[in-house]
Amino acid sequence: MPGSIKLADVAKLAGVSLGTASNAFNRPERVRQEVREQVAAAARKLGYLGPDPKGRLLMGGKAHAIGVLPAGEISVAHAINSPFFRDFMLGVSEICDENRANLLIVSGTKDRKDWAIRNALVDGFILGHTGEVELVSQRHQKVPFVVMDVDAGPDVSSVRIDGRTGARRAAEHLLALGHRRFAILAMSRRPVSPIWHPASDLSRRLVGSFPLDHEKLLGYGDAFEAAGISLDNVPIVESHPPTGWVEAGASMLFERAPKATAILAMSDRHAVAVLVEARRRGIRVPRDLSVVGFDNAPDAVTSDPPLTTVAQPLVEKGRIAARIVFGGGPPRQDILPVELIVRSSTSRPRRQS
Amino acid sequence: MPGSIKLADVAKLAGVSLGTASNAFNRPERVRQEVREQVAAAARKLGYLGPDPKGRLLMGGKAHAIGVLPAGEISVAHAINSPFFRDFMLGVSEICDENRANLLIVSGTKDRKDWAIRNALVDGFILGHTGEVELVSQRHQKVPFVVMDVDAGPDVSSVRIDGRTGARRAAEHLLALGHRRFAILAMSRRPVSPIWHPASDLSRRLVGSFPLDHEKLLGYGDAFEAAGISLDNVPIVESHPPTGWVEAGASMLFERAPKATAILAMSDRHAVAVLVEARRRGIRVPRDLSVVGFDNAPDAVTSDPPLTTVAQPLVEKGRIAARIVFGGGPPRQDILPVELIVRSSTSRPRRQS
DNA sequence: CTGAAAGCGCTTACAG
DNA sequence: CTGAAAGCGCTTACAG
Repeated sequence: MPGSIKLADVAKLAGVSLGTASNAFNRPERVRQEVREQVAAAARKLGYLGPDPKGRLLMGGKAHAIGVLPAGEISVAHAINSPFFRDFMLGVSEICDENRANLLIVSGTKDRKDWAIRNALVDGFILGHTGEVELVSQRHQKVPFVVMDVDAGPDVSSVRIDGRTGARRAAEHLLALGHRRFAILAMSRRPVSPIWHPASDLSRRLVGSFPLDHEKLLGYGDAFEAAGISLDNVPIVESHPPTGWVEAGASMLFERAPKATAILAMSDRHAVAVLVEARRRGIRVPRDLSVVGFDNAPDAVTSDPPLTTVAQPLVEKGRIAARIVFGGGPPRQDILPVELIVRSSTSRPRRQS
Repeated sequence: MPGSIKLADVAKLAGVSLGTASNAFNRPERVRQEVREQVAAAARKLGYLGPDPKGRLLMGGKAHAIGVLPAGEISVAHAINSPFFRDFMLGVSEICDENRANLLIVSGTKDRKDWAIRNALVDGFILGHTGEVELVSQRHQKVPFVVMDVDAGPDVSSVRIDGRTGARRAAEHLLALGHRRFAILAMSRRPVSPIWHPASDLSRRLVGSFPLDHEKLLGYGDAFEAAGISLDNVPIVESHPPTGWVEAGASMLFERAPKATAILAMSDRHAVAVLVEARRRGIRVPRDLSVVGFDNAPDAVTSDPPLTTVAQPLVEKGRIAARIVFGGGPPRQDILPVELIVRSSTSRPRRQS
């Protein structure tokens, strides 16, 4: 079995000690050229290709990879399939390439991620949830990390966006067009059936959402309030982005909130589901219904009609996050700007009855 | 430093030997419940969260991840951004999810991949090139693997497609429509400027291509021959898929082979580049020019016009490959079927002058 | 510049 | 069921 040659064998054949053999590979400048060549020759003869990373890892070596944990309970498959995630990963992977590191995608339910945070063989993490912060600090081997889209305090690096302002802009845009009857398709991070939050329920809380989603709700509320509308009177459906769940959410919205002339969707994925469901029902967008998305993910441009949405710098966000992980400087909290982009999914409401 | 607690500390506090403590975590059935609880209590008190995977790995433990090496010299960023790769990864990641494993994406130049094959902390590999096979068998820790899109002999598992037949179908389709003047936009796997292979050069070989690409060339040739056309008379441009390179390739094709009424592209990515370049030049597809792609990646449907292309089961291919890695059975060679899909990028040629 | 030794954190036969 | 010992493959002070 040629794979079982170890550094000790090479050392023996070369007639040097184990330590010297190790140095020949890792700190060649500490070894006389002559000896270095003996070791190299022995290694060649034995078919030894260099120190096994498993042994090296134990002494504090690098794994040459960073782990990414997409927010919420989604599978690797769903993550990769999400235009949002893909754009973000584009930025992350650019920086990985620069650092000659590989990319480990960890996804699934909370317990699986928790397991991975403690056990994954990586040099750092991009996290998607505050709860994961504690776990990563409990690791045997400390590694740098950054949390996405949530403030985790001054001691933890985070990169997020101004979701509240973005959401407010979206709602203001619809209000300016003359809309007064709204419905919200909110984000749920968990794989559960869509949840109906009827209007006028004074203490409504999204149940499967993350802080960013709450911020967006507040942002919608800010705009409504300025127009004399109470957020409490706006019906909300909360739904999970992957295919199936989100379409069900869009469908529920049409069933239970048929009077809305405009829908505020917390992601472009949600908005596209509304578009699809509207077409299925013969409702024309934007003539019969206006829809505003969030993120400006690639599908916002390719949808039919192209989405009015709130853009965030997804690729740049990935770059910044990855740089924090590789750079390892002091904790920093970045907040990235958002911007309303008007396309063709919004217009003035039709004359109301 | 709370992270430096090790199993030995837990064992001491619990008043048991190291071996018993290890068993309490890994083979609880071998430990009396009472002792098991002592160990658990000690661990809790010390804030010990389970054996460090680094130590465990050395004794043959699993990394709980598989590595994927996209074919050719592309960055992680480009890989993720490729609709082809994404569909493939969708299948791979589905099976990863089933096996509760994570996904390590290794990309870049050959030497970086070689390094990763020998050193990456994974339990198996999906490879993109025959040359990588030898490296993975040289690993200290043997792991199962599969090679994509190339026959690596009966001892190595591989998953590929019938590229020759697929390419023949593409060319036959154009011939049946009446086309006689062709040009080929071929695949290069390396980041080099487009390469011009003029017609009538008898011994043309693609220089940056993989076996599958040669197969496709042969397939085109099969169809041409049956129609009395020599492949040698068909101009070829070879170009690398990522943005920039491929557009340059398409542009070169228009410059140097302006008389072609139909273009055979070796991937949908290449075909889309032709569509874009055609529009830029005011050439209407399919009226002035027919284009056939390959793969039926997601962008084949969303392009304008939608592409006539040769479909391969990309997602299923990913599933099959991943199952081979996780399943670890005897070597097998799968060849997946292809199928011509006619959309709107092909039509009869205009009356030729 | 080189060697002998200790140790990284854990698991696994082997005795008992 | 439990313990003492050897070892996984390597690196790193520490002497010389």
